[in-house]
Amino acid sequence: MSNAPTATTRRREAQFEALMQSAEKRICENGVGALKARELAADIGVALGGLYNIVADMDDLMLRLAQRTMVRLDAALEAGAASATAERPVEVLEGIALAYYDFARQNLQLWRALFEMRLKNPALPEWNIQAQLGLFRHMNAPMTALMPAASEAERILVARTLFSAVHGIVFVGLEERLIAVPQEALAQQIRWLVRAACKDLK
Amino acid sequence: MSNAPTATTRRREAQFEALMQSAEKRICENGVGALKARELAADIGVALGGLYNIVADMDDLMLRLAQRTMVRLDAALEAGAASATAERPVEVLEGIALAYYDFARQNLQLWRALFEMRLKNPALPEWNIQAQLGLFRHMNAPMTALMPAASEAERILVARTLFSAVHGIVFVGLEERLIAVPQEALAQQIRWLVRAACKDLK
DNA sequence: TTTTAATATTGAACAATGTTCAAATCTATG
DNA sequence: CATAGATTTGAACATTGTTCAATATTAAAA
Repeated sequence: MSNAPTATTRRREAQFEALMQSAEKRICENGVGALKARELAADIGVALGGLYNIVADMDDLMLRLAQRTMVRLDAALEAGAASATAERPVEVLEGIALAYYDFARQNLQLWRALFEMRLKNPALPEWNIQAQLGLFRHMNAPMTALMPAASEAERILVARTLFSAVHGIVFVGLEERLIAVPQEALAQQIRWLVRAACKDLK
Repeated sequence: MSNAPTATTRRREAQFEALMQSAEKRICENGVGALKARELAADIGVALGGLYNIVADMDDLMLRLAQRTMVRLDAALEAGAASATAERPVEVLEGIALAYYDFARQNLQLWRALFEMRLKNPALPEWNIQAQLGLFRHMNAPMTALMPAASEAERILVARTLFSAVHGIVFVGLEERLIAVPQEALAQQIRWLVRAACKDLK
């Protein structure tokens, strides 16, 4: 059972990658609503029906795109966490929060797609849920440093609260349907909130 | 120019009200994605094309639904603000935040529709933007009490940040696609965040 | 009341979209 | 190189929102 990659499977992988890139390009240009089966098929030189050999359906396509985005987001958060020394956990959390903001800003449409995708079947596959929950991992160390006496459950709860709060500020702040808050002011507000929350933890 | 309401306009108003109620019922039962032109038309006993005499299109329908929801939300926030005396601005803000959470929980699908509606034309009409911004008005008094020395611009910025943070906690917390946080724990977290943020304002 | 011009309503037709599947084509193996 | 199996195709279908010419209704004028 050597399982050497046959020509067909290699092409299939190339098709998948091309599909992802084409989809990402279209999302970046026109938002997640701009994903059209026919256009994507044309982009990658495949018949309409051929899409369904590469992904199960549009839900599947969007979930896989979300997965890719989350992998990149995860790396961005990791870098953000590394921007401060572990001896200063508040600064680490600040770094994570600002990295989140920065990622959202620089990948606005892909980031929005994470929340805007409307799936026919609302139940998320396990691998997607795990990826979402995995994003919290960067907060483990600083949270433990900040709340040494707390139980793990409590730390997770607070981490989630903090992350959600920052997400809310970013989400509303980047909503261009409303009057926009200046970029630097937004970063300032995020820093303030993280610091204020952490101050209170002690 | 007495402008007595003619039979036609009275029926038109009744149709509009029936349409809104039918749409709200369907959203509550199956989410905003469950709004179908044909089903709504059937609900209110009108031909398919007749819908377009009552609302301009589906975007218009959803924006008007959002408007109704925001009016109710506004009342809920007002009541929440009134749950504490003005002498204790932090408690007033807490009351507003908890009222927001409560409204979202009790009107889950209608509240979600505010964010999930995907409009063909993403530009919001002025009356809708004004309604959104108007929701912040309940924070004016307590914010002024908490930041007497700050400029109005600064107060508005902080109010928005606080509101966004609370929104984020509620939004993520009610996302049933992930592991849910127990209701009481969520309320507790909201209270904590509001208090921590306010503590830092002094 | 009757007539009639304006108005409102209808529903068939259209356009855009995701999805399916029988037929055509291609691929890998004996 | 022949052929069984896998892959690809694209026409057909189902579901949507939207339009508009034809029909029916309403309200003003006679």
